[in-house]
Amino acid sequence: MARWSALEEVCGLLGLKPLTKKGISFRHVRLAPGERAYVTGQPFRSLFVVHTGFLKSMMVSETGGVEVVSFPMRGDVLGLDGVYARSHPSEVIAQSLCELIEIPFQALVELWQDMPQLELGFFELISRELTRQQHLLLTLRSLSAEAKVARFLWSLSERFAGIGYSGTQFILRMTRQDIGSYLGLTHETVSRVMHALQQEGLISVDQRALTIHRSDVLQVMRRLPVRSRSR
Amino acid sequence: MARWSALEEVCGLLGLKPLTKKGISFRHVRLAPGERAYVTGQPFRSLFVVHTGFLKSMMVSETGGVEVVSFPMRGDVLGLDGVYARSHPSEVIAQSLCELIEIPFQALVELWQDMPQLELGFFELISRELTRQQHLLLTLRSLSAEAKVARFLWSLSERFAGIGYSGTQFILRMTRQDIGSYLGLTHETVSRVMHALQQEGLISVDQRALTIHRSDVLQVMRRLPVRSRSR
DNA sequence: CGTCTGCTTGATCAGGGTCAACTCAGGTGG
DNA sequence: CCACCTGAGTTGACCCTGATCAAGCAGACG
Repeated sequence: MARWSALEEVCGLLGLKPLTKKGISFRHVRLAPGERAYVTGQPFRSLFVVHTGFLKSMMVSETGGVEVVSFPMRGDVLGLDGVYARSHPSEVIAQSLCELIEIPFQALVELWQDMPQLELGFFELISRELTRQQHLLLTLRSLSAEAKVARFLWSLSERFAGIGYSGTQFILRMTRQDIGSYLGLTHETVSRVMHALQQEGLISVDQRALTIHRSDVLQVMRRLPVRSRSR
Repeated sequence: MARWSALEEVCGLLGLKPLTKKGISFRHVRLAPGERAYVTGQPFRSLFVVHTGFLKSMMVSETGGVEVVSFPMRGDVLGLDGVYARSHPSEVIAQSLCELIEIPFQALVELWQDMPQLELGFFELISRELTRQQHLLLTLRSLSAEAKVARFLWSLSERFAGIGYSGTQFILRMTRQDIGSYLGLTHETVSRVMHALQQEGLISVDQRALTIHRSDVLQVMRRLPVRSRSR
């Protein structure tokens, strides 16, 4: 019933050099919208690679609120943050029908013994994740609300284009609330800014449906600071 | 002239299980205040473990400003974010006399072949870093200025205590500007908040010298949201 | 002794948060 | 089939926090 993927296919999804090993394959897991790949605090056993579908990852902040950390899609890895504590600090919810490839961590570590390149590949993967996170942190705290939203839409567009969808016309799988949480804004502000962007003719929004008319302008706007935070 | 450290000592510093291997040792690097361990864009060759001293790590944000990413001290690892691109996205500046232990990455990867536990240890290390970064991101964007500063001082205090210094009385090695950049505030606001905390009797500040009187109150305050961001 | 950088303090202002009311789409059940 | 409900999204009015601009001070150093 469940599909299986060979190591080679997984490497391809992750953007690693395609390595092959006989007899190694990984089970697919199906999630219906609203189902979770794992919940906060659950013991860490496996990593997951997104094969199909759209998800959101959430985490409780020190202030007790649940905030959105990322919106994973095809090719993204889930669960890397659980390696250290051996339990998941975040949780991941499917926003659509999803198919994940489960990679039992124990098996992965054993694989590394024979395949140093694979090991290095994963190390690079998590290092990239770290760099992205840092970048996001720096960037978000120095942008205006408008620039944040522009940046968000632009980055979504890039990601969609990267996995074979249209980069100019797509469905937002998340609520305004979720976008706000991710960007550190309220849902009212997100709504207002999207309206403003539409007025300026950069995009069209109708509920969740989005069309980008001027990605060039978005790309410039996404790096406009609030004013000049650090002189 | 230069000191060397055995693998076992490095593991100890990092909080890993102390592993021993004959003939493996790592060179110490001395930095004077203001000197850099590496600069942005420099090819990635080595990780560094802080043995002594205090540093700051900086990165240019998408908006072009240079912002503070972290304030490393004893036991922290520098350079993990360079593994992916094989060049350093950030740079690290000594704020005091520092002694770093240089770990050539190539050598480390070779070591991993023989020592799976070491490999896993480093993977956990970087995973922890990722989790921390996520946590910081979530937390900072939902705190008031006062809570941010309280959290910052409290976390400094914990870290100082963890490496054998006093947790209640210490010198701030960084400028208000740097603290502001790290927390996403202006230096004026940092200054005002510290003044306010002093008025409330929680701390004493005199320039860079800091004494914490009520760490219990700080600990509570550090989790007070701006109001109630996510209802 | 002058200069520079870091720090403090005050006055002003605006971006975006808060609160509230209303619309709209989809789902449920009588 | 329609009334009702719920959650998402929109829009407006108001206000607060923290940024901006400006000025003055103190310690470090040539």
